[in-house]
Amino acid sequence: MEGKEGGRKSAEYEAVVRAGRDLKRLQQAHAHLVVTGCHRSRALLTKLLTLSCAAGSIAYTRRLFRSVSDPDAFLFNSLVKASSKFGFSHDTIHFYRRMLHSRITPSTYTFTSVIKACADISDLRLGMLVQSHVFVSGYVSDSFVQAALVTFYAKSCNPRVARKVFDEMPQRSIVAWNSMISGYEQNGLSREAVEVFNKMRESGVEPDSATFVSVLSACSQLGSLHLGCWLHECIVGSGITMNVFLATSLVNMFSRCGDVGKARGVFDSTNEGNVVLWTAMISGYGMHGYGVEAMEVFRRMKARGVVPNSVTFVVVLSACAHAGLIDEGRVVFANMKQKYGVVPSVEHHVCMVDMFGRGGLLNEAYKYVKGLRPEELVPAVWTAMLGACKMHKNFDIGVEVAEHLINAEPENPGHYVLLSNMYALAGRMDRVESVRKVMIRRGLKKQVGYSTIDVDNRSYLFSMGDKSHPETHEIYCYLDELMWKCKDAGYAPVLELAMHELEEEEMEYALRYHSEKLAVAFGLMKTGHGVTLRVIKNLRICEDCHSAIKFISVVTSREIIVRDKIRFHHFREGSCSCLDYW
DNA sequence: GAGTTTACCC
Repeated sequence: MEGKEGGRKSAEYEAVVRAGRDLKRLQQAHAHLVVTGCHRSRALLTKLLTLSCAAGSIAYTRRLFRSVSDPDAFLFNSLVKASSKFGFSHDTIHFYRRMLHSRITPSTYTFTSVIKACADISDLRLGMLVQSHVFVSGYVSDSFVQAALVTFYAKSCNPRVARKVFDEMPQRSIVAWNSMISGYEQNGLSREAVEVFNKMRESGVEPDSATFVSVLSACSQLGSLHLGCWLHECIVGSGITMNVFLATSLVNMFSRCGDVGKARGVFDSTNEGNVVLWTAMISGYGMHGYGVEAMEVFRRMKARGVVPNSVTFVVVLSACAHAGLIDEGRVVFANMKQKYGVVPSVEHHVCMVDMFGRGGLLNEAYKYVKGLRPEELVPAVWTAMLGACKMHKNFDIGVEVAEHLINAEPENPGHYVLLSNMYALAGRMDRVESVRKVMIRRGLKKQVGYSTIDVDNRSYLFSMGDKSHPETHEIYCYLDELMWKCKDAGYAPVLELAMHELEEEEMEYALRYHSEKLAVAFGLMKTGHGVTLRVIKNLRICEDCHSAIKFISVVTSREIIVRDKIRFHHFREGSCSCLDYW
């Protein structure tokens, strides 16, 4: 049959292939197959199925599949592969079940795709079930399946199990290495990601573009500019072609490591940029508070014909908020809806509230919040509103908002600290005490703050009152002396009353030895004059440290850059780039 | 006949 009709089938096949990923044309091609009587050809149906998946229509794929009378292994594998590749993970699992039900033995090709689908939906139980099928089928030592399992465990938040699978691989392909590195990075284990990257190079495996993308992400998390520069040199030296993924990762890394100028350098040297690259560059300027530059890149992007997406608007609005560009922000928000048809998401709302709040338009911010639908009142919206209340010392609204915040997310200890701060600022110390009791009753503890700083190509970590560093005594003495100089210059500690009540710790001690101050003191001790300090803090910088570091930048004539949880602070000659709005 | 990894966001 195949031989006899080969000629005609080949022509039909060509017609299907020509239809490509165009759903309408695929449907026409299918109709034509029905007319010519070829609609029972499994080869043709297989091709049609994969293409309709690629065209994004899982509904049509399902309909086609139902019309196949006796699907064979190849058809099933193609279906599983295509649905998994194009993100229809639940369908992949459904097709896999149908396959087993039809008594067709899965192959390594089946398993890689099904495991990827389980990874994409982080379904741990299902993935482990599939893994048991892998054991039974005897494909445990297949390197593709193993690499897929590494990704699967990493994506289901089990990086240690991923590592176990990885360690047990007799031979590791570059994809396996990449999966392990990205797995660590995606779980926030940046140091482990860099470690595996180094092991990979020691093993003589040449990193490729995907490797660098993941390790650059890890580096961004760490905020280590030194590591980032070294990686950049590695990339240039390796002769890897600079693709848009790599360029975006580099722009992001340089921005998040505090050198937005270098980010711009990479950006300018990249010829073909898509919306993601442009968005990364705008985001870089935004997080450093360079709103004018962010808007200029945004303008150029549109002039180039690159269409902004929802994320682009988040970063543009955020840049406006952090630079006090309220009128510009309003225009952007209006255009986003009207010209670009982007439906505002909660992230956009957060930016708008933040923008009004920082700009001093507290009532407008609150009006905006009240105009949101109940399901849009996520904790982030309340947090933004609360920040505005604190900044503008409106404690009545502040207390109200903080109570909403706790109702929205009762298990987050940070919210109680904010509420407690509000009560303290409003002078309601009885309430401060009761919040503290609630926290104790619910077993909630304040997140531990820590700061890191790179000195001589090594990263040092400090936490509040930390004495684990061998030079602790020297650092504390240096810091004490430094703070005296600051006091002479006019620095007065900003006491956070609520913290005092909450922590039951000796107030001045806690304040003076905050992690960011320790990191700055250490950096000043260990580096020469003129060297810019770069400190990374896991939480938001505290008000007292912010004030102290401004004075430190004066009395030591140093530039100090601090990245906190939400943005960068550039301290220079007694002022900060955030203009005290953060 | 075919598969596993990679970028922008409060």
